[in-house]
Amino acid sequence: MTVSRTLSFPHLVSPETREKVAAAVRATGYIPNRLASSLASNQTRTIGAIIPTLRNSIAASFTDGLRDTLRRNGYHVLLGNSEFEPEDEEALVTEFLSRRVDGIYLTGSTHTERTRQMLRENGVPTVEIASLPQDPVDMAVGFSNYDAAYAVTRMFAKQGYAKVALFTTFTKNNERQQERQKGYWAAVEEFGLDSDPRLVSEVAMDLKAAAQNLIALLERRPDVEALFCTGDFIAAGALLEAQRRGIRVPEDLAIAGFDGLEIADNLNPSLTTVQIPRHEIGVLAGQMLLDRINGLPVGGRVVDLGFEIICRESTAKNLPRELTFTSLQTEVHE
Amino acid sequence: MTVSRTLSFPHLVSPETREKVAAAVRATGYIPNRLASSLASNQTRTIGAIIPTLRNSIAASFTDGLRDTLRRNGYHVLLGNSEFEPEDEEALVTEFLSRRVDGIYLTGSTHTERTRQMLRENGVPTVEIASLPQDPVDMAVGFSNYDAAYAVTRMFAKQGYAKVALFTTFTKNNERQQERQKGYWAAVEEFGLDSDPRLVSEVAMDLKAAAQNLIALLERRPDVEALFCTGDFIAAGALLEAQRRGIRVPEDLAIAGFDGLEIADNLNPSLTTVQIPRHEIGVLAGQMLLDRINGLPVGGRVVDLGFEIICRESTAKNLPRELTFTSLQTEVHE
DNA sequence: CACAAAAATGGTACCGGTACCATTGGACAA
DNA sequence: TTGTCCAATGGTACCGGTACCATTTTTGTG
Repeated sequence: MTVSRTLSFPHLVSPETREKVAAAVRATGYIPNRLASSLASNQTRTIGAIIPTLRNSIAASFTDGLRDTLRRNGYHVLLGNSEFEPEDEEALVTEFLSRRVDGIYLTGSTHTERTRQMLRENGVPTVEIASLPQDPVDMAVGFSNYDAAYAVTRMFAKQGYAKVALFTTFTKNNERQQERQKGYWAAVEEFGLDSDPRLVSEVAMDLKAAAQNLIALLERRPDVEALFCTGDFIAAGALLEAQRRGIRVPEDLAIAGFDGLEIADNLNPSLTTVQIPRHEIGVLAGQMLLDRINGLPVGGRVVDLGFEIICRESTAKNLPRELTFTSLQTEVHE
Repeated sequence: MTVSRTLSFPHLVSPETREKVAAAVRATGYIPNRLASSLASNQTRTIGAIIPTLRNSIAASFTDGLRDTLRRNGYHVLLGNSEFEPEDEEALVTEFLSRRVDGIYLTGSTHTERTRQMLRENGVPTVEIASLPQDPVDMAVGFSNYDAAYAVTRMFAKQGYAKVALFTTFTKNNERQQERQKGYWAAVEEFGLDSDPRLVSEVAMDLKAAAQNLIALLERRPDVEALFCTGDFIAAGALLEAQRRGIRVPEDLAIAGFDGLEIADNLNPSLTTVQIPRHEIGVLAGQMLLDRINGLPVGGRVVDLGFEIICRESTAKNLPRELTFTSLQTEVHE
């Protein structure tokens, strides 16, 4: 009736009627039922976002940008975490689809075959972030994990380090970490670094695990010169353990991290890291989803937002700052 | 028709029919529409959760427990962040109510009057966490911020410190921080500590701000002996700045934090802090919501899950460990 | 074999909105 | 005065499920 119109298109209704409706709404404490509205109008103004975990703030800072963009446009975010399990992700996608979200945001590009199929058949706008998938489900915005890890390892090589260790977090179901490891190996090979597999290990994403791993590494290879951690928390854990053991950073052991978290800049010594444009990725992902929802032809697009190596004290050694290898680029692969 | 029944109550349907339906579902890629389902059945199996911010992982670790409990019972979480603005919170509550969530989870007990009114009139099960409100909207589970801050300050007093500074995060719209500040002042008064207001300041919740604040504090009061920060990030920032300036902790300046984050245990020196049972609070909050939803009479209940002071190196000084004042309690106020 | 009880299936009226069309009543121009 | 057009309002058929009752089929038992 007229009430619905008053609430949705007030300009089509006379001021008196508008006032009467407003009064009734106030009097009864009426709250429109968005379920009914969504059912009838076939749009929920909701985006389903799946991130691996909420336990660290890194995935969260991606979604922060997403949230900003969406809220500004009257959209909401339904958040789910997959705990790095593609099956859990699949269940969440099913759940989101059954709630008829208008768009889906996925972290990374490792999904089950059924997930990809469901998403494609359903035709719901989808964006994958933090990777540059060969075969995106729909759209993607991220950066090259391979290039970033390669660049850090290369930086170590150019600084004269020959024995560079690598700590990654679990690579299972995580193509970002896999790519970083590949980038490391590529640089190790290219620059003739020590390719002892005992220099490489997988660590849980927490400070304590990183500390213990450093101890183990030092037992295996006491002669290690540099350590690249594909996560700032890992790097922080290792750095703090080095501090406890009186290992001087970077004189005895250079350390670099990955992510560009706040803590990297505040540790002593401050931590060299790879800065990821997390907020920008979230914002752009949101914008791309909105564009697709509004019928703009942006499907199949993969956007590279680049990264930047920030050199700090933990890898200074005796090389000038000019040798920082930054690579912040914005590229669109159609 | 029979299809609906097959999907909801398969045991009421013959195996052949069940198989036929399953085949059709597979063939068409049918995904049930939960909007329609919720509209008709009047339940969404969704809890709306509002947290201040996702930027740090602390609120997230509360909701982790919530999520665990809910998922186990087939419920989902709709997450919103208020950025410490009661008006934003109100808008989110309205949004959640219009989506007919089955329950609402709020952080803290600072809400607009309209929020309280909406929630109460609507009668939706609601739980407030991290505080022990005098007048809960419905249910609450948390701990006494006042007691915890009082206990830490008392600990400093008993250890012989007379000049104890306080860094809180912004107290505006945040009764938790306000309570902690009150607890501090109460202990200052009771134990005759230096009550110079210049010992107290508000800091943004980040490492850099904390570092700068420490510098300012040392200029105002170079004779300060101990520093209590009502957040581990603040404490970490101060501790790292102290490290940079060659200030020995705890010999020159003792530092205590609040929250019991992972980083507290890994800094050098390790940080004394107040451990909050975050996960347990989330789990219990979820359980209470489920109980209310299922008609169990748990309304109006406020549960105190206590806290625990964990003494570490940053406040060791020359007092024995026995003087740690822990207070982990579980109390129910009807 | 007859009949009652139980199991399986089908029919229909909602849930609370939106979309779209129909109707009413002025205002204004010819 | 009459016709046209537009603003404002009202009516109705959905959206895709669930709840509940009615009907049909199967099973069990004396």
